[in-house]
Amino acid sequence: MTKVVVIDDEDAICRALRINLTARDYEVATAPNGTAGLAAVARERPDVVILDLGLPDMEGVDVITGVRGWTPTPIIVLSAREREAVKVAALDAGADDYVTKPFGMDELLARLRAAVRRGTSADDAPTICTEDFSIDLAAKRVIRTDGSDVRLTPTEWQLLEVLARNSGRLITQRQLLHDVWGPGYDTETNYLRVYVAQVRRKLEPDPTRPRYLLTEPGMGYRFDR
Amino acid sequence: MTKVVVIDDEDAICRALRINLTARDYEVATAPNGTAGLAAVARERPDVVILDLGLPDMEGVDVITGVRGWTPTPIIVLSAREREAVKVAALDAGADDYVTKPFGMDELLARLRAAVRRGTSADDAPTICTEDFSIDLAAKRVIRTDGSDVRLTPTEWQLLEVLARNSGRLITQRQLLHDVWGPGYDTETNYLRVYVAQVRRKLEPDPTRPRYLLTEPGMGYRFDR
DNA sequence: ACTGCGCGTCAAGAAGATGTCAAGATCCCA
DNA sequence: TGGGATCTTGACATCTTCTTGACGCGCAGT
Repeated sequence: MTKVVVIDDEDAICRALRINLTARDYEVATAPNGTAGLAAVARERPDVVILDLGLPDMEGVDVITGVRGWTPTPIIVLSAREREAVKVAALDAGADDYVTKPFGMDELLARLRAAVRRGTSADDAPTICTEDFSIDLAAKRVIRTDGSDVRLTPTEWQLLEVLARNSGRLITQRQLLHDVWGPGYDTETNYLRVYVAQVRRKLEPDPTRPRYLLTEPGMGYRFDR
Repeated sequence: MTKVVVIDDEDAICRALRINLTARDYEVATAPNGTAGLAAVARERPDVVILDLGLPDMEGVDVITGVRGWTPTPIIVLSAREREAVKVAALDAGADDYVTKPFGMDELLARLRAAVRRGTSADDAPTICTEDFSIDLAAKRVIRTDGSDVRLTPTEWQLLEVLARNSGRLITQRQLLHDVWGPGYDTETNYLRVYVAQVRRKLEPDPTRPRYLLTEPGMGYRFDR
């Protein structure tokens, strides 16, 4: 299901969006200010962000850069301001679209669909196969070659997904922590050690001698099929 | 250089866009109708398309689907019509953005930049190949021509990366020490001796007679493929 | 030949990173 | 409100990498 985070301090708009989006089978989370918004994006990992400028606690542009520093998730900016300079600033900061209030709900929804389409179309390599198991990224499942399927906790899955999507490439610990746990966990390398071990125990034929989830000491990890 | 195809039957707009875009170092091609537009897109392979609805020969939506059936190139729709249904139809047909005339040139340019930015989610994957091995800078990996891959420690890798990125150029010891070990190590040339030797042992066919990591006595080192 | 210098080589201890385990804390669903 | 699953946290053993000093070699100047 497509997930949307709405960052807006006007309760009326939040509610209107929630109702409309939920009715169309989106999953919605709202946040009333920039701080909560950034936290919500980190927590929810939405497919798209709808951001009202003119929040009580932060500049809109700072929210945009805050999200962009972290993920390419599409951002649609809502604003009452018509001033061109504001639009330009928002778009150049990394926003994907800019809709002026008052807006038509149908148009917003269409722009939302366009943003989501772009965001997801780019990179789907749905299944990654190895000798011992195959990873179905779309279904979020791992199936061993003998047919049994592997039970992964959400965190374990995310970790595996990041590594598998970048199959062959070295991913630094920083980046893994960033992508799996979110910003602010950049140095908690012990999480990585614990979870890499858990995933290995579930996937590797011989967990003590990893064949797929390789450690590159001092640098990071690499998924090699 | 970024290439734009403008499909518009109004000569004034074509000219205005051509002037503004050319001045900003875009390469511009224009087409006065849908048929010529589709041909131009196929021929020019632009990074982004600007499409006016209300062309003389085709429905705007058909132009969009005509492009989309073929390439994910971003499409920005220009239109005088405010009707929401038209916007929705265009966006759902695959357009990426919709700008209503009259539009501000700065805003259009900002939206253009946003579209191009998304389109070219550039991942530079420079790989440097030699007869004996190839260095994949993106994956942080060195693979010997026989297929086996080379295990490098973080410091070894950094050293090799600096030299390989400046392939052919002489890098002074100072600079290497600075780039790999950081400021404050500018005179620890013994580190260099140790690590260059280690990398040679792992990469050179005959480590005693270096062919790739060359010493320039009294100056520094050079990577020569 | 001697000496000083820069470079290559080696190996051992120090420093740091990783693997492993298990016990609390927390979350989520019935 | 429980109970099970999941996530955090800390301690410790093990392994890798980094640092360091000693030594040999070749070359240029004396």
